[in-house]
Amino acid sequence: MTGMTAPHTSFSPADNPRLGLRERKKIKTREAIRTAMYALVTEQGYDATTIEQIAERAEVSPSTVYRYFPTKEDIVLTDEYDLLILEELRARPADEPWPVSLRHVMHRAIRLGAKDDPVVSRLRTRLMVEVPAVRSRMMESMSSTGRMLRRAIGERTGRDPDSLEVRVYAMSIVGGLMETSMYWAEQEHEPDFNALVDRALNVIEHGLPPENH
Amino acid sequence: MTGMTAPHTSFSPADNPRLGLRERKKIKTREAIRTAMYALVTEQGYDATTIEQIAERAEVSPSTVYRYFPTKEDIVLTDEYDLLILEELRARPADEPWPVSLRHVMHRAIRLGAKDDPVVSRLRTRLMVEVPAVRSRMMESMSSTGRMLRRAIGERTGRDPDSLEVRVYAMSIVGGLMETSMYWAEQEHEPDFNALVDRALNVIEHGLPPENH
DNA sequence: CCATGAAATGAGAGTAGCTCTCAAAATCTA
DNA sequence: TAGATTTTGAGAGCTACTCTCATTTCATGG
Repeated sequence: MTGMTAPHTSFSPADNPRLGLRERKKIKTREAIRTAMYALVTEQGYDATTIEQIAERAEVSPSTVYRYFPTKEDIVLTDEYDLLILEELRARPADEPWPVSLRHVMHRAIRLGAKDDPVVSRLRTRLMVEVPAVRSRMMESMSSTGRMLRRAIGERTGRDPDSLEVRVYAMSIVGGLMETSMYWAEQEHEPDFNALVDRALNVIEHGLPPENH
Repeated sequence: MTGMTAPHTSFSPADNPRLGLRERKKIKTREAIRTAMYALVTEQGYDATTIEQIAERAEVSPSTVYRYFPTKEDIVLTDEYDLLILEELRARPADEPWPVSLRHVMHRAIRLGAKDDPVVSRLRTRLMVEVPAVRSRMMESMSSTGRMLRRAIGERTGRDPDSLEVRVYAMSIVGGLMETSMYWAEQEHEPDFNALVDRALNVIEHGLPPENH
């Protein structure tokens, strides 16, 4: 969620030899396509990169590319955070206040994301800011993140996850956090993301702080 | 903003005879294209409707359609609310508390939107919920609505509109209100939208209310 | 009222994302 | 090793969208 870099299935293909050859090959192909795309986008930019080129460099057919990814944007934008966050939220003690849980989980997710290749991370968030189609797809995923979050809130607080209140609450969190990652990307990833998220959650919890200047 | 139905340039072409013939024709063409699209979408659904069909029914060439609207989604989704809301916000007394202003302005916007053709309104919000491409485009416009809103907040509170805090605050409002209109559409537009917006703003201002059951 | 300039339109070609189908190739299972 | 199953490649096809250029339509000053 929030559009930060995702730790997309980082099995090395060599790992997990217990997986059948078929499965291992699939993982390898997925990675090959992604890698090809990242390289081409770095070289030529997003729009100038065609599926055909990606297929060629990944040594697969264009059909195969589409079999692995529904859209071009999805090749750069995979977010496995949602499930991860949901699990982590469930793992928090049930009596912990909700905002505290959320904070913990966000920090944890960031830590996991940081393990990822930082070059790819930055490329991805940059594309999010720069390429409308990518940002758009990202935002599209907000809806599903919102659904996930409201389910979590429902479980946690015993509220109806489909009530307007819970939905609005969840979506305002998602919106705020997404803005945070765009901010982070626009600042060239220079500030500490953890600190930004804390400030963002403060605003969401308590509204705008009194002016300081 | 918030994805509710927009009062898209509702001049009847006959109006404003002081406009040159050229201008009047342009307005007429715009309306013709929109009307054609609405009709076709109602008959066949969004995806089944092609630009060529729209052009044919509107009695213009496909090129012309693209000259008037950058994308197919934009034919159904025009949002002139942003500017309107910005103006209204500026018109509120400077010493009025921000949340109060926001509430007033939202209600006013809804009232204006209600003047629009309700059939078209409903069609539009339905498409927003049902057609991914439309929803996606809608969400894309959230970014610009967010920018507008943070500028307004900046003017109003003297804060830096580009600070993380203001940005997050603005975006959480936008996210919450967008969720509200999706909720409204999903409920078949049956609840009173004003009431929903009030509940949503309550949540955004004060967080989730204590449980009631 | 007409001639000249400017703007809007139409026709058409072209690109690329995405879908679908079907046959060939690769992997799994017995 | 044979047969069943899955994955892949090739290719045709659709449509959104872009660009170019000739033609038509409107505006305006004489």
